[in-house]
Amino acid sequence: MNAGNYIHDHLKDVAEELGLEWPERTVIEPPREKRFGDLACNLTMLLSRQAGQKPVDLAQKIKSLLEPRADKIDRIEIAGPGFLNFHFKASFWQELIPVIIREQENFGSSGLGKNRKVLIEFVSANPTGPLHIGHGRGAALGDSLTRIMRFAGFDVSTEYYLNDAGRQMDVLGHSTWVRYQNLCGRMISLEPEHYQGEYLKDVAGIIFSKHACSLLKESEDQAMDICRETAVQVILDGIREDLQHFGVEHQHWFSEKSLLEKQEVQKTLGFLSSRDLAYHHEGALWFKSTLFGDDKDRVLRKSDGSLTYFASDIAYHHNKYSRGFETLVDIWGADHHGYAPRMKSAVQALDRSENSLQVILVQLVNLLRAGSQISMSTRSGEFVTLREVMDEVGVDSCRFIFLSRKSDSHLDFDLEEVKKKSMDNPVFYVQYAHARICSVFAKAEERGQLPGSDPEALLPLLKTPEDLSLLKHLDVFQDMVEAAAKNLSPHHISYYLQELAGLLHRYYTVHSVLNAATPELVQARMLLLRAVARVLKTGLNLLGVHAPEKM
RNA sequence: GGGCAAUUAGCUCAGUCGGAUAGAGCGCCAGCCUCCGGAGCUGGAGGCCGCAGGUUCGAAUCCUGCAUUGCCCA
Repeated sequence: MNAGNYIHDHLKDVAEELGLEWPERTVIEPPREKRFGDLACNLTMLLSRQAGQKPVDLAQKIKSLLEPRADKIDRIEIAGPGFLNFHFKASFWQELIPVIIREQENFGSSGLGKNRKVLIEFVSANPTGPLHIGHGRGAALGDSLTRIMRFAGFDVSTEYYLNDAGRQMDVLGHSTWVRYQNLCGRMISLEPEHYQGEYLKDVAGIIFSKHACSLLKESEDQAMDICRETAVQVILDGIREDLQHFGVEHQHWFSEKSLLEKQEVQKTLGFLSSRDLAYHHEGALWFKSTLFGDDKDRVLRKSDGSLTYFASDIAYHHNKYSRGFETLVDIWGADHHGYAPRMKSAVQALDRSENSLQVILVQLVNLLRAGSQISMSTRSGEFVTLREVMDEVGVDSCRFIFLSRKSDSHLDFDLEEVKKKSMDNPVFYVQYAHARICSVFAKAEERGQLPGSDPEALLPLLKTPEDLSLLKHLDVFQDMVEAAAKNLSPHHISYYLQELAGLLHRYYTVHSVLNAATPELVQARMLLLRAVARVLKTGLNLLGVHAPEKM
């Protein structure tokens, strides 16, 4: 049990004995300043009114009840307006090491999620071109969040929604058809609404190598079908490869077309109509999203009979729920934010709570090189692909930068800065800490300084301020994982790791491990380093970043 | 015109149920290599937390208005 939980449980018992109700807003956390103890709690200020006592008097009472029974606590102080400041005994922190060594890669995991089924849908880029850096940000976020939530006890599945139906596919087919005809010597040009990217020339080349110019003899419809199908397949293969290279794997690829083929969209529209949540107006079918807080009703089927993307999306979410998922996490580009209210409306129309759908909006990435902006436009085909960025700066750097920011903040991504192996990209700082520890162990093995057999007896030797700082920080790892899972915010892990790495580097500079004064001290410090390396590796893994043994 | 988000050190950013003297990295200045990896460590300077009100024991954090920027919708 970590320090926060230890305090929490004891305080709760005492509050109960005093007949006081535990306030949800209670905070137990390490205070900013060390002199305020290892952990501080604001309980008395929150209970003051309820207890009819001044915070300080209440604190005194709680302290006297707590001290005799909480034997891990060295002392409790009352400070400021009534904070309870807790100082733990060194032995409490030292006992963490055997726990970490015993639990190994499971240290930090928890049952927070109670095995609830969650579906995280992310990337879901239209198969009309290669992934760009903005997709990479969503991919890193979705993948890391998956790892974190699984570690925190959620039953997470991942999915890529494929918009393989609708007008954009026709445009793609048409654009490819033009490129193909060019190869066959027909001098026609792309229309402005076509996809202009060079990659469609490659697709045309593939079709050409298979069919030569025989498609010119087919009907245009048939030729275009082949162009479209080939383009989707080639582009999709590229997307899959890029994601794999980026360390991201979706468990399911869900096709929009399959929804239409199975009449699921029609069924969902029927469901909404039967609930009186849809109506006809001016030849179109409308969804009454205003009933659920949207600012206007939305079209499901246009007057020409075609279905809107929104209709498919509702059916898709209906399908997700019917597969038993309690919580749906959708990760979208921020340019789709206007879509969130209507999707939330739709979810409620399907008899689910508004909060069962969590939409994470990922802000666009501003790509720079040495301070100057690189312009990006998908349609014009002028963009840097995710693949190019990965190849230039490396996957670990790329992911770590993405995961070191809140998802909803704008991100400047400077290729030159990210490449620097310095604190401009903190991934190296964290990885270096891990490699450093591994290096110490390699050296120890060389010298025959093998780990001792009785760790329990060695632990009391870990008592310097640097020892205790490291131990205390290891102790909050599980809290960080849970916070990241609850808030859908992997960046908490990134910041945690930077701090842990910093403590390790400081420790390394102040204390010699292998040249320590006694063999016992060498053994004790190796135990500590083993625990630190374990947590660094686990944490990096939650971000999908490697923990190298050498750099 | 309406909506969503952002605004914290020169730069890039943390600070997520309101908590004690607001943090980190980069950059700048000054130091640390007889020693396990210097991709490291130590210290310093640098702030009206966009502006103005409000809520309370207490506000970067919550509420209202305004300004600026980005995006979405007509």
